Amino acid sequence: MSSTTVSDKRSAILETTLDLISKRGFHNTPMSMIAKESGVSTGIIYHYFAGKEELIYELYKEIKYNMIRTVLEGYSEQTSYRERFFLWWRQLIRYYIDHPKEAKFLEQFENSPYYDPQLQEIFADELMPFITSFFVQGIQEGVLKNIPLEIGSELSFGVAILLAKQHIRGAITLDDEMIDAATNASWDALKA
Amino acid sequence: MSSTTVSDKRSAILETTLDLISKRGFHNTPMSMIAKESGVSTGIIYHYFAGKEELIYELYKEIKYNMIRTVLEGYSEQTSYRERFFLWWRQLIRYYIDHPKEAKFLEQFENSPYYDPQLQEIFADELMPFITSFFVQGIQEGVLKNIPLEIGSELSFGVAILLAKQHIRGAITLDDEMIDAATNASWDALKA
DNA sequence: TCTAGTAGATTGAACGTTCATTCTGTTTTG
DNA sequence: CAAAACAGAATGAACGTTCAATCTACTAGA
Repeated sequence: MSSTTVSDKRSAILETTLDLISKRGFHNTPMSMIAKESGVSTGIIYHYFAGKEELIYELYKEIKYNMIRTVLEGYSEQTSYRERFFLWWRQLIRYYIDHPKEAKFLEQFENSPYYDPQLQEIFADELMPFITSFFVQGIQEGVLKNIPLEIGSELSFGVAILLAKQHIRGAITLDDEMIDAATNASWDALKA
Repeated sequence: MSSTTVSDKRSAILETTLDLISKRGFHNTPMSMIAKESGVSTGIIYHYFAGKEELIYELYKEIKYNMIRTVLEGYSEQTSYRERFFLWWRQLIRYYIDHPKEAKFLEQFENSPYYDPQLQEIFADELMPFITSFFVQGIQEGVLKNIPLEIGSELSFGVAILLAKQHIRGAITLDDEMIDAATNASWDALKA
């Protein structure tokens, strides 16, 4: 009875950690609270994770990989450049809106001491090649302005994330109409 | 000799706090460290500030007011709308680039539990009227797209701050040429 | 000018709490 | 029965805060 899989407790711990940290922040969620909320003992957390730092690090990796996978979903070289831009933009903003807890966690983590430059590179290597080739291709085709990649990236994906954050914060409500307006304006910034 | 003013220690404490927190983060800068680095005793901090929370809050207020004042400097209704946009953009990005410590502190603070919505409003009331009337005016004159204020704000000032952060992080180097390219692209996003 | 008085500034050791981590023992599983 | 999973009390370090004592500068009275 109650044949729990090996990873059951581990997943529960990770999930609870996401819940608590997204609500209360890093230094306001002690291990004891994670344990209680997960319905496990404090000791068992250290069976699955080397410590708090690694627990948070693991959670970050899981969320980040999942986000990248989701955003890249449905991407196809078949459609027009503009359509691909719109699709990507929408996928990104959708992920954040549909995953507010993950969004808050990512935001916190990436502005914390946990987030060393080395770690940053790992995920940059995961996503940047896509972004780079996407922009380079647009410039070569003459569809995009010839501006540095980093500027283009902030004007498109950067803005998408900013707006999603505002939405989560409750400052604005991003309905389809607003998303469309934003995407179009963002496209105007980049188009040649 | 060495006639210290009343506010000498207070200022020293605030300055040290900015130094340490911008480098090490909130929960990695104990009061004891602030005291040692400031050349004062731990006790005296509590003579000038009610506690760590208020110390950080005071520092935030000081920096934020100073930033708003700097950014609004030189603003004039005399010049053309486009020029005012460019000036504002440049002032904002300059502030962040010239004040990396303050930028890091603000970034951390505004993503922390210290930053309650109530506090957010105080400063929104300080800056938002300007931003609002600026955008409304542009839309009425037919110079700007008729898009929600919040979207326009992120596409302009939001992007400026994002780029400044990248600059501080060392990911890019914002020379005048790049700032110009970014400002122009940002303008294209907003212009009718 | 000297002295006693006083208010505020300053110190740093001590306190109490919180928290991550460890340890010891128990239960479950294969 | 051996090994892994698990519980929860115990540990010890870190940290924010307090407080009694000391120092400094200034005031007022003689």
